[in-house]
Amino acid sequence: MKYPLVDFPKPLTTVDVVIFTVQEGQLQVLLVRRPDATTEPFPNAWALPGGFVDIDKDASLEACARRKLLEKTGVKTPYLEQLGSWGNSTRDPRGWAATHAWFALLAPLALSLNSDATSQAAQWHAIDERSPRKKLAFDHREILQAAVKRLTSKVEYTSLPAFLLPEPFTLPQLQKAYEAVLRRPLDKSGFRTRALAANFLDETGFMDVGAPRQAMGYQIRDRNQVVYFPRTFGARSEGT
Amino acid sequence: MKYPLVDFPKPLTTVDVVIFTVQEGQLQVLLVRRPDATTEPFPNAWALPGGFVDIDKDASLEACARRKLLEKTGVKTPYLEQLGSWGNSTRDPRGWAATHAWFALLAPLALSLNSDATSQAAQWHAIDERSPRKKLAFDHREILQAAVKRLTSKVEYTSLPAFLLPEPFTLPQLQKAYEAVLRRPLDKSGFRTRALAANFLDETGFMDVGAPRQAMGYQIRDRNQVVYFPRTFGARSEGT
DNA sequence: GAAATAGTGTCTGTAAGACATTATATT
DNA sequence: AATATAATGTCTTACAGACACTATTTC
Repeated sequence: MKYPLVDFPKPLTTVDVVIFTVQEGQLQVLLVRRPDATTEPFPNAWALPGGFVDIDKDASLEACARRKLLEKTGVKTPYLEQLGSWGNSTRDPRGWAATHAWFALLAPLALSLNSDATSQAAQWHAIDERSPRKKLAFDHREILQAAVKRLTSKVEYTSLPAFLLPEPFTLPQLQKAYEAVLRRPLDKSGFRTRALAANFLDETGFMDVGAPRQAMGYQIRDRNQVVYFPRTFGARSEGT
Repeated sequence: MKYPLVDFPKPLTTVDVVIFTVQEGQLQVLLVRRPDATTEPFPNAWALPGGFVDIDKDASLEACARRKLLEKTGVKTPYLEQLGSWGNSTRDPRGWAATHAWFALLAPLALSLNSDATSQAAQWHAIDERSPRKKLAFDHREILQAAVKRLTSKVEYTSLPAFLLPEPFTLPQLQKAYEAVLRRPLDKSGFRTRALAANFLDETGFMDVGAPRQAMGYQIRDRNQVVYFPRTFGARSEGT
């Protein structure tokens, strides 16, 4: 090695992923149970999926986040965005720790979640009121709140909720996804004009969704691109 | 200690700060020179101010960022926001490294920058075209680009540029700060209506700025709050 | 009073909000 | 035919863009 070893004490480095979906008209987040061992902090508590960065397995932080995601959900290419980092001397009893938090948007999973043997029990939890009721391990409650805030804020002016639905979906379904995240009803006419004008959907033909009348099915035109609307819903200036 | 020691290899953890100001009608960023020693990576190259997290000195990532900022500029309470993190096995020749990047907005500094003995030479660099010409150490060019993008994007619909000016300032001065960041002229009438309607400024009385006519001076009403405008300038939907 | 800068007024265009209406399917 | 849902139309409102205009100071 060309450079002298850096051998002073280093913080612990972890990655956590806030995984959202919409199911039964509600925004849901995936949580896992901490192992039930007294050698581990927060035994048995609910926590965000995540863990230490493995400098041998993980080429990058994003790769690490995708690995956690794949382990828990089996999904390879969801919407994935960096949320921020939380690091201080007190959040982990094992020492100075910094976590890199990401958030992911997924269509509801058909498969069973706890299928793989290596993973702890994973379960969807509805986001009620302004945050989940439960106490979470570490500072995960704060991270989850930040994720919900970021998501709600971006949903006001982006196409993000489309990533929460299985394709193809109808405009009424998409509107319900927006309403689930925003926790308020939207006007149908305005919503449709706006969604279609934004030009991020492709028609897939009429679908029968068990409704009295058939509706047009749509899919996302480019899953690598989020569309920004010219204005925010409600035009109530809000914080990011 | 209650828990078994975590003693597998850990990534290096650093913090970098992208410090912006507006001077001479241009957006500027503060860069430092890497030490001129072959035992250090990127000797003599320009880099963002930053360095290793010191788990004894720094209570948190933000505290670490503020420490770096204070060391380089002497400024204690600028606008400071988390930008994101960059971590992989290749960005630092010394090993797997993750940096937590922040960006700060400052009024131009009257004081000399390189005053303290412990710090390397620091210097303002204009941001030209879409990024600085110079090669920077590590992946700092990418981080700087992300910071510029984030700043420009937010300036379209927030009061951020007010933090780049010394108080009190006039509306024409504030408009020039917006124009410097956005690199395009704005309409005076629209700008004024919008800035005043956003209600984040307090009048401080008329000022003589060497212009033929006096102008009203303003200061930021609440330096802890950024105001979001109801629409974006230009209404051209842009990425974040 | 000429020049330069500060500040105002007016008209237009775009897109969202509210709400009424039409269209198509099932029972 | 009644009903539930999909889709469209109309009117209003909010606010930015363009551009012309007035006001105040220095020379």
